[in-house]
Amino acid sequence: MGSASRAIPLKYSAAEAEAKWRAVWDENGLHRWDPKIDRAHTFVVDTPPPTVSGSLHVGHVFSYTQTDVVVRYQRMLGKNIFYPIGWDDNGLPTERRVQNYFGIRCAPHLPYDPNWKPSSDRQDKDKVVEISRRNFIEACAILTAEDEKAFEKLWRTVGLSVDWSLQYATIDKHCQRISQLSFLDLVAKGEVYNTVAPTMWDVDFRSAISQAEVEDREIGGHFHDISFEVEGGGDFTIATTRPELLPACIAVVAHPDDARYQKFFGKRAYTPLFEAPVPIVAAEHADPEKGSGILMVCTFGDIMDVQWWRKSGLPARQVIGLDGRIVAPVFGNAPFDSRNPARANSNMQLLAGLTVKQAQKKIVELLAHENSSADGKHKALLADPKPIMHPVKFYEKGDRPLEFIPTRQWFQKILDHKEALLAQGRKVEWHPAFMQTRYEHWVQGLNQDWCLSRQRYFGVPFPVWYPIDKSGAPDYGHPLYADKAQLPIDPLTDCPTGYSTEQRDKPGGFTGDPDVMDTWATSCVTPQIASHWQLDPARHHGLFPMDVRPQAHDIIRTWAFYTIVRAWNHEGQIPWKNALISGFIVDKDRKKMSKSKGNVTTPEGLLTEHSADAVRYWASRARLGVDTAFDKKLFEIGNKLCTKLFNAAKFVVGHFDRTNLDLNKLDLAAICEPLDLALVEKLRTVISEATRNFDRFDYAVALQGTEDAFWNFCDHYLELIKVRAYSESDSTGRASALATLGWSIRTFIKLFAPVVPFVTEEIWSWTFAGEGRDCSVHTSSWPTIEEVENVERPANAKAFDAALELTGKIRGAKTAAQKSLRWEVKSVTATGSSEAEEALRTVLADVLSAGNVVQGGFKFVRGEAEPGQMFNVSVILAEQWVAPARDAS
RNA sequence: AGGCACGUAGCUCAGCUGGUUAGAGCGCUUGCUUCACACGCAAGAGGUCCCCGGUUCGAAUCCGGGCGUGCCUACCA
Repeated sequence: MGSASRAIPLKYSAAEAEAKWRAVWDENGLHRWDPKIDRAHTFVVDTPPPTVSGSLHVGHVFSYTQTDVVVRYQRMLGKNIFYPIGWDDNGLPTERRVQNYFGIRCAPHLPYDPNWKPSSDRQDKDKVVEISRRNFIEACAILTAEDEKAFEKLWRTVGLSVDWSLQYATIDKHCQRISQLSFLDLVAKGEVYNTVAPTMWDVDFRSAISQAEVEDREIGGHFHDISFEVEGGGDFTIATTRPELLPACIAVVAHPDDARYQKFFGKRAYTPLFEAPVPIVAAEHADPEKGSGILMVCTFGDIMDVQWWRKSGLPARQVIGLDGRIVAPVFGNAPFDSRNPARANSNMQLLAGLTVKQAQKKIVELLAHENSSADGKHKALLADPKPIMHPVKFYEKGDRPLEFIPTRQWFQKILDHKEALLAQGRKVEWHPAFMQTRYEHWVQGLNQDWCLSRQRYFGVPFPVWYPIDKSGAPDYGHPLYADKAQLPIDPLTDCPTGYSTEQRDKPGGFTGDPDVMDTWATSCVTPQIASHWQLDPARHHGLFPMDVRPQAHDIIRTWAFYTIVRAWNHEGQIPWKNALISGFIVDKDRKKMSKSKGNVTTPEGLLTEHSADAVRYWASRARLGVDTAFDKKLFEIGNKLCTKLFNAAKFVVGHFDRTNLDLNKLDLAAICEPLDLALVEKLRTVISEATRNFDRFDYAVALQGTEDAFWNFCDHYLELIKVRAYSESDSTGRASALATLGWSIRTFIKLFAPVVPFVTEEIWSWTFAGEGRDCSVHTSSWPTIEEVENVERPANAKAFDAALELTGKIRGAKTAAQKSLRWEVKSVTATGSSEAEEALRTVLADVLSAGNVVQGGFKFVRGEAEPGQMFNVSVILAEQWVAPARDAS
């Protein structure tokens, strides 16, 4: 390549270069996966599908970039890269966004209107329009498609080297098919069941949710001291935060060793206001230290109630409806016993229809005004409620506390398999390793099977129908499952085999399961979705188990966990060999960035303000698993690095063009000067370390080592060899310098390519670009020390350090005298050991020419140097400015 | 309440399989327009390595106990 063909801009323009290379990469299909290459030579990524219904977060840019850096390294190793991208578009977040965006709500009973179109700029958007289920799903699809385009644009801007032909969306037909196949496989293996059970329920979304989606929130509440009358005389006081559950009380329990209550065990108590007889029972979970040591078991206040109720065999008394309002059961009929049904029912009527919060207020009034018993001797509410702050369980996306409500749900067996799942987790390599502990703790702490079903619309339906018996009741005990070949199906529009459409919802006919799956029930099969499990066995086995799963630590309990569960269910395997757990971006006060705190920088803003390379540099500086403070200065540093790379490369190219040498035909055999040999030796270490660290997914450490070496190369090596490189007379020395320069800059460009792919590609295009894989730096081969195996080792290991030390001291003298670094030096006297003299000998000419020391101006004296120094140096500068000679030789 | 991590220069972070005088970048101070780069270069100031014990010839590093921060989990009558 001659100099004429090069058009190197004076300054590097990131915006221009990045736009150019993005387009070129797309055209060349540089990031395409090749299905013909075997597993051993393929690097497979289980890319997280971001939730498109929210805006992306700088944390996403941060962690996705980290993955891309790892991938780009693997690509340079020559691996075939399988790097898909998905969009998580089903689920509650999408429904909520669609409702607000279009001002609509799903009303499943309405018929489909084929002419209805959603509109985001309706005048009367605050007036909610009810639409059919199918129209609602269509609206969801329209908005998510728009969101996905915006996401794709962002990922392209940041330069993710994903294969855009491997795109999927969790709501698309393919994902539905895999999710349903996965479900049917669980059916075949007896791993799922449907049953009516008390399940955590969000009263606003009106859906069941799973343990993994629960979070605690510290909220205000009140302790109420309520007196219960004991059958046959006596009383006790219960302290409760949930007096509205009084009608749902089925028992009271105290610890078996609690002397205060032992006398009551076996007797019955009467609930205030309702006078329902409830057994007084000993139970281990009652803590004598807490409250009054005796507590109500209600159906259902919390998970303890549920667990105790299961063991007790007592009937449930459900008083909270699916909408979070109090229902009015009739006392006097089982299971709502009462000594005084008339009084119980009149009290119940006062509560009926109220929300939990309203009911609590009402019942406190009633308790305050009424006596607990018919004889009037017992006050029910013993004191004013005492305010407390206590943690309460919420759906992570919900606004009101969760209730336990018995509903029919699909569950996947988890509790039976804890040991196996722990073992699977141990087979995965977690990066950083301590993240495995989080997985272990989560699995050990699980107390419920996975509730798979959600009473929502925009999601993957269960491929299930139920027969309807003669009386018109669905027979949930004998579900009709879809054939695998039929998938994907929607049981609300498709028919089970052997039935016809007219039989839908008719006695003797069938009914479709109305629920959709938990969004994680789709996300957890992303490896199978990408590998086409059960659809294309060859492809599946060519990709599975995958190499890496990148994700954040907050979803170890959901995404990582469920993915491990399903891979084990289906094939007894781990889904991936490595879990790369990224840290969070936190603000200056080390708080997690979140919209509600108003401390969010948007990714779009980030990428208009800074170049993609600068953003990528920022992300690459942070190690896996380490939360990092958002610091704008890192972008500046990244920018500087790019500029420096550009300029250093320009410098090297200049020398090759001037001497008519070809960068693509480096003559490494010409490297013979001791300083050059020393540099090559330094870079051998840099290459080995970077490779070792990249192999361990320690891209940040690799970057740090490369960066340090590069700035040293620029500040010291380039200065030291300048005179020799420009020399007209020392052709051997010049050839050695140029070959070293060419190889070094090529090495640096490659080492930096995964982190700053745009500027390195730009440089590559006018330096080393060639045919085949060498058309792009990103498919060129990762540097190895074998490239320079024929370059001899430096004779003196300390030569480089000696050169740096003497150079530094000459520079220091000039700086101290406030003179230019080009200022002429009359004499330099170095004092040191013979060892130091020997180290310096071979590189002395380079040092003296770089320091502009006059001919014959150097003297070495044997003697003692300061501790930690190779030599002491005294420098005498010229009295006047003398222009330096161009050719020092 | 338990677990996991973190606490090093004004800031962001390395170092932590124990070993001369604890590092980098940014910021700050002082110089230098130098033939790749002033988005540069050189030099400089700046640290009770959170605290208290212990092990050791020697501790930022290992052990014990605190304190502080973040996250996860549990309890939550």
